[in-house]
Amino acid sequence: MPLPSASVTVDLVVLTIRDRALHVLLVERGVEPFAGAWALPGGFVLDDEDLAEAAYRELAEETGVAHGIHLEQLRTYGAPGRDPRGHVVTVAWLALAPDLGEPAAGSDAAGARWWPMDDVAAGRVPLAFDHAGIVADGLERARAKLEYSSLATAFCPPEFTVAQLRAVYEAVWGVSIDPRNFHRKVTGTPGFVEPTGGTVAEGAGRPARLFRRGHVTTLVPPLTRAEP
Amino acid sequence: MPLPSASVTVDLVVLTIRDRALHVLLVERGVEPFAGAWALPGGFVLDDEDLAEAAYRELAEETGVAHGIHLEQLRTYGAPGRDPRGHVVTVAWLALAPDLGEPAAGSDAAGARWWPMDDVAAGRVPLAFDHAGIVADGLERARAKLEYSSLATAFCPPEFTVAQLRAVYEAVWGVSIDPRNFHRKVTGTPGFVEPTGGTVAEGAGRPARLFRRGHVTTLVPPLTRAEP
DNA sequence: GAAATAGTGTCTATTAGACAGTATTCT
DNA sequence: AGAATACTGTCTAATAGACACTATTTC
Repeated sequence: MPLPSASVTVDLVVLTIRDRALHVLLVERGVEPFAGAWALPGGFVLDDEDLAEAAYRELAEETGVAHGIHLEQLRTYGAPGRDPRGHVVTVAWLALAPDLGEPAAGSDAAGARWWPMDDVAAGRVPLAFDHAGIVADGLERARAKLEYSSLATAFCPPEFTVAQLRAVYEAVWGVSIDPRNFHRKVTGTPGFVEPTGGTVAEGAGRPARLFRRGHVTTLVPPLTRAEP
Repeated sequence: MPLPSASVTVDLVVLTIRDRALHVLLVERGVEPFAGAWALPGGFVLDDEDLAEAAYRELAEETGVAHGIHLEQLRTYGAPGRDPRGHVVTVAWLALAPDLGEPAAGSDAAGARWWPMDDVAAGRVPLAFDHAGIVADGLERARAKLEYSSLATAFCPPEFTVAQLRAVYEAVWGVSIDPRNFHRKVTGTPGFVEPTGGTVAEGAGRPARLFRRGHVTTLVPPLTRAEP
């Protein structure tokens, strides 16, 4: 093909909530460049493969799960010199998952683990390539979309309680939210969540009703990120 | 480079408002594939060129202007077969501009013109590649971002009246907005727009005050898209 | 009973939406 | 004067935020 060419990769910002805190999935690179550093899971897009297909493939390789995980395109990065191997353009994807347990290391990775977002965002984890910026962009996207969408349910299992959903907002935004007003807002928006009829008891206290996500995906007016 | 490779292009969804209606910039393709069809302005990303740099270069080639135009990355498209020449991944950008007058045709284009968005969105203009979908995505992005951001000012010259700004919303959303409530919302949000002190008379009626965009870029609560 | 969590009710300050009314220009 | 547009003020229904209270469980 007589056209300018580059390599195209996908990289995944996979977020989940563990122990009431936001975590991001990182792999330890086993090969150069940046061997030993932590990086976003990802890899090359194969010929005749769609970008979303490549993202789902990499997601399944690292987490062992492909269904029930929210995946959306984040942004594409192609600054010259971002990869020492040459002209590499990467399409970054944002994935939001319920707590999946420990990840499986991929082929090129020495290991994989969930890192607390606080540590990563503060620069306490050395990241390869321009992945620190990609993580920051993914975090900001997630935070912004929680305000006006039902995206928070992507962090929850299929059936969840209002308290679980509230814990998502508190973990992603790093704030505390009044449980009573949150309950009223979430259950009072028709179609946002639907009661399943079941209940679940978490230790002491009145058992909570279970909900599943509804068909309404936008929240108007949005929830606002207030101070802690 | 022993890695999978593809060609990377940028394509631009350039929107403007002419005659109180939203328009999109299209070029008539002069070469195969899709010679004679209309397409988004764009081209190949050069080696050692950043994606944003390529987008600005193409924008300047088509419009003759590069400064004062809002440009943001839209989405990347890479479905197999989207380009008959081979594996071509395109990074689409959304550009919003004040009325620029007639465009200049680029090198590969037989002609360039502003098309009414109504005609393009309704499928009345034959578009090359997957560009119809890209235009639709760009339109939806623009419509959504007007709600909660000061993006509408990107369609206006540096100094504008409240009525001009309102005309942007009406053109992009295809609705009519109460001028009095709009005025109160826009001028009542501190830092959203700032009066320049000047006024301008447009035909009959009291002269309107001029504003420039302020430093506040988010609108909370957002404006809502109501019915006409 | 005490403690803990779930869920409901009430009050208030704010505001979106509707629209009457005033101000300033051109013809 | 009359028409047109810019801008301001007022009313009302809705609601976010604050928080008291009730309900249901475990220890």
